[in-house]
Amino acid sequence: MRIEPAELATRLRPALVRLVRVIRQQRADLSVTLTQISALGTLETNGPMSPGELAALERVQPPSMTKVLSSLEELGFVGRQPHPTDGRQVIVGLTDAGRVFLDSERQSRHAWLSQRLQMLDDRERAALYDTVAVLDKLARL
Amino acid sequence: MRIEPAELATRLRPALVRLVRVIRQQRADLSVTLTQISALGTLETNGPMSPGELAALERVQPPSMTKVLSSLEELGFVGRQPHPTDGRQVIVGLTDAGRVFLDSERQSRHAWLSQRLQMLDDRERAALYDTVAVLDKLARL
DNA sequence: TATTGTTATACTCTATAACTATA
DNA sequence: TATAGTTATAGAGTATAACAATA
Repeated sequence: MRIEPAELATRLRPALVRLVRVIRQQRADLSVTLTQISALGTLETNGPMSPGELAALERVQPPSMTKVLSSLEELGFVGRQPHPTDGRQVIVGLTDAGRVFLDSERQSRHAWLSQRLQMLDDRERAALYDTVAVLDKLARL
Repeated sequence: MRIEPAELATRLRPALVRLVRVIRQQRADLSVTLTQISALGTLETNGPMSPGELAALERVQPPSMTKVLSSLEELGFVGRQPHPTDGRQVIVGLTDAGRVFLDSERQSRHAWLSQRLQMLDDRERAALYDTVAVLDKLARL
């Protein structure tokens, strides 16, 4: 079946908006927000990097990432090191506490989403799984 | 292939967050936001309804919808009518201007997403299309 | 007393513009 | 001059709590 981009856009956009609303609202630990968790996850996956790189990966502007990183530093979840050769740059990375937090988060707040995913059938989960890469590609194009 | 809910959650959540960031930021017409457009689209699809119903469909709390509706009324895109039998309720619906706006929006801001979708191949678009229903279900569970 | 909607308030998310320090 | 990061500022998005009107 040939899918019309315009019709797909009409259906996809509101579905994404509503689902993210629900996911953002769902927080077991009220002290840490989804935006912060997402940045921590990217640091875990990709290793230490500059704030600018992290902002690019997270699809936000650098000043937005500055704020997220300040709050994460205050929580003790990330640390900074000077860049070895470029004095303008900084390298941020997860602390041990940050790693511990991410693990615990996967057993609480994260569990909520996992539980909902368990209510889907195998076919639906497989469809979602296949689509994650497409969603990422769309955000990067 | 059996997909583990926990792993799927880990991949899906940040992908959704980042994609919605990009989509929200994309506005041809700076005067109308994605939140407003989403509410208008729901009114177009489902017809006139009470603010409470609309809030439930959009997955926001009633006070949030009150604000969205005020801004849309100021723009002239929605109108209110008293409920025929229940004096507490109000019925909100699209105006002609609201309908005209939604049409034009599909040819500007909306076009941006359609264009990105055109950069995908048929298989990827089909996967997305299949997944829209699953995303909706996840938001409603 | 319960429900619908609104007002008041506050915090998160994010951006653009301007500034500082280093290259 | 150009780049990386931060500070200043502002608006959008959303929630909870408290209130008014109607059922």
